[in-house]
Amino acid sequence: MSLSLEELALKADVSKTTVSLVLNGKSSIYRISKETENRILKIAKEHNYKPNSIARALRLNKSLTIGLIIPYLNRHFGRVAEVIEQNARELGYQIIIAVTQDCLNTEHDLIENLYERNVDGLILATMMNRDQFNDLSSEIKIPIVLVDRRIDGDDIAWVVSDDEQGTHELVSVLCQEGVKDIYFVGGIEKLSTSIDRLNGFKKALLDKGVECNQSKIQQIGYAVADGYEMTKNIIERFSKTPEAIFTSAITLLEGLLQYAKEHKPDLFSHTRVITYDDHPMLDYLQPPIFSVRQNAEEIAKKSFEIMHGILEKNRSFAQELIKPELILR
Amino acid sequence: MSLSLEELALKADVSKTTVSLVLNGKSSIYRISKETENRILKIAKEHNYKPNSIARALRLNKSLTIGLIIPYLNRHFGRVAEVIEQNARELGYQIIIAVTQDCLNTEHDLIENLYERNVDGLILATMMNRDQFNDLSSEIKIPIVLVDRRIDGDDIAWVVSDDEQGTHELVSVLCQEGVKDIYFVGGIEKLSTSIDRLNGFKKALLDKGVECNQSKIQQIGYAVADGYEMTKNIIERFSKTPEAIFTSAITLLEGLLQYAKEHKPDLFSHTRVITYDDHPMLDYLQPPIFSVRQNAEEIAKKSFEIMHGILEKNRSFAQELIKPELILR
DNA sequence: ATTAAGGGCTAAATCCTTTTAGCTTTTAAT
DNA sequence: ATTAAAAGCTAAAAGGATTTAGCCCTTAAT
Repeated sequence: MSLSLEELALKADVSKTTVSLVLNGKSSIYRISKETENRILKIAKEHNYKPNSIARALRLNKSLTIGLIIPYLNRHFGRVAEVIEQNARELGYQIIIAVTQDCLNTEHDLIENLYERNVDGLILATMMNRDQFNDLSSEIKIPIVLVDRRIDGDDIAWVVSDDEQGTHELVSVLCQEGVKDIYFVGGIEKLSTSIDRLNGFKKALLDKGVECNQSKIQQIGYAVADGYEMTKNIIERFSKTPEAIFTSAITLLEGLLQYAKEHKPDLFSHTRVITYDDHPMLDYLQPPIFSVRQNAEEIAKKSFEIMHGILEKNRSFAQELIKPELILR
Repeated sequence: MSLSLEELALKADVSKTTVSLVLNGKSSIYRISKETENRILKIAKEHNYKPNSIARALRLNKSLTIGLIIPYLNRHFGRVAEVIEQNARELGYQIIIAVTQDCLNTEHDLIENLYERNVDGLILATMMNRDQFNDLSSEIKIPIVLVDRRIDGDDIAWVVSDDEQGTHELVSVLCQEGVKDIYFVGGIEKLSTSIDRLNGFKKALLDKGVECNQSKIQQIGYAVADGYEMTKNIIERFSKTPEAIFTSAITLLEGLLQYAKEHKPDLFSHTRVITYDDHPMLDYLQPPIFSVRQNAEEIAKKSFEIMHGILEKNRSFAQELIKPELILR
């Protein structure tokens, strides 16, 4: 560990107050002479002085640390986390990461935990609903920015992909081609990602005057196994092979692929498959699977930007819908 | 933020020393009466007292925080990070994450940065060589556990996949089938992952008495673009289409696939492709690509275990080779 | 010669916990 | 009745930085 302020002060033959003032750029305010200032700066540099960040955090009640709570460190959230970390680092913040595995209780514990550990703010891919979020907000007196999953409300900061628009565009591509019999393989029902994607889906069908049959919509969860299960339901429950299936996440597509491989190798000869979320490997699957690529980088960038704005430029909350990109193969 | 010790003390009508002693389970050592103890515990509970972790860290010189420095938050490292975080959390530690993008300078800066921020230890997927690591070690007075990439030396703690063994087994599968003309698409030459995988590769060939031709070995880097480049070199430089190509990371396979798609659609009809690293999507590619799956969970678990052992059970360093799994499709 | 203003710096409090050394009171022993 | 031991608790220091209030000395002004 490097020297302390006090040790520097000793070497420079001044008080630690003076050292602190100089190093914090307050020399002129406190009329420290140029000579003293230079002497202190030189000694500090020679000894590569770095203030003890813990002591600083205690005194300033500011840890320069942001908590990032996400369900998994999968491809999407991994990328989001990576970019948040880079942006944060450039501005002097560190990221403490924690994964919930999409468990609400875990999420709660983690929020409390990070809060007690004095993070300055939380970036959160939440499972909470409005009420749960309100309860939380009254307890937690640090800024929260939701990422990837939003909660309705004018006073909540969030950055999410434009799930409705993205799904609408993607599904419309098939609708344009005259496909009408499309199944929705969905995730966790109450999350905004599910709600918005389902809305986009329905809207695309309605545009073509097709009423969306409730029986074609399934929402179990976002796990690979859930995708397998829903695909199984669709294939086994209906005698007619579906014209098309939309999986609302890449994990669900994985589940579908797994089911198809095991039980329905000819699925793709009858059925078009499209998916939310992109993956480079999709380029090499036969037949090509159309997808919607979320802009993880932009989501990450904006969410830290908002957090930073709240913490340091006392801006208030903000909300951002990030446009995803259609990938037609 | 919750109450402070002092406020609790006021409410309990004792000194803050007493409160601290009681809450730290030292009542009997300091002969605090049962009555006082219970009173304090009750009040603490009522007010949901949580000690200020920053003040604690300052006093104890222990932040209960581990720095995790990795090149990317891709599938592999994302999973490693996720499992490390879960293991750490169970034992009261937090993970501060930082990504280097495989840049040595960034790695250095990050190490310094986290060290100054008083992490208790570092888990590190490093690009350093022995000398650089030694220089670092003399500066940095906290335990370091290397993950995924090792550095030779008896006194360095690391946990890595058994890259040599994994590659040896995988390549041997092709060798058993009589394939002799195998190309090596490698990563960053000086990293242990590259060295060990190349050794495994050579060994598999030698087992069959095939001398490994240096011209069949390429090592540019681990990026997708590098895989593309090396594949291009192999295809374009030699008149004969290779019997087989081994890519030593999933990103390199991606690069290969990309090149094949663009310039050599019939690659797979002449050439067997095998790869280090597994990916679920490989199940759905035609033809099947054999792979070696690293046990990210075990790597993560062991690396935190070693760190924890050093920090709390004053064990010394340890080294672990984690067996990967062959996936033949 | 006295006062005011300005220059140059610092003591001490503060943030909150942990921990050492020790104080006071009671009880037991001689 | 005195001393020793035990019981029950606490003051104060330490950890390292920031910040407020203010001290002392010189110079300029009246």
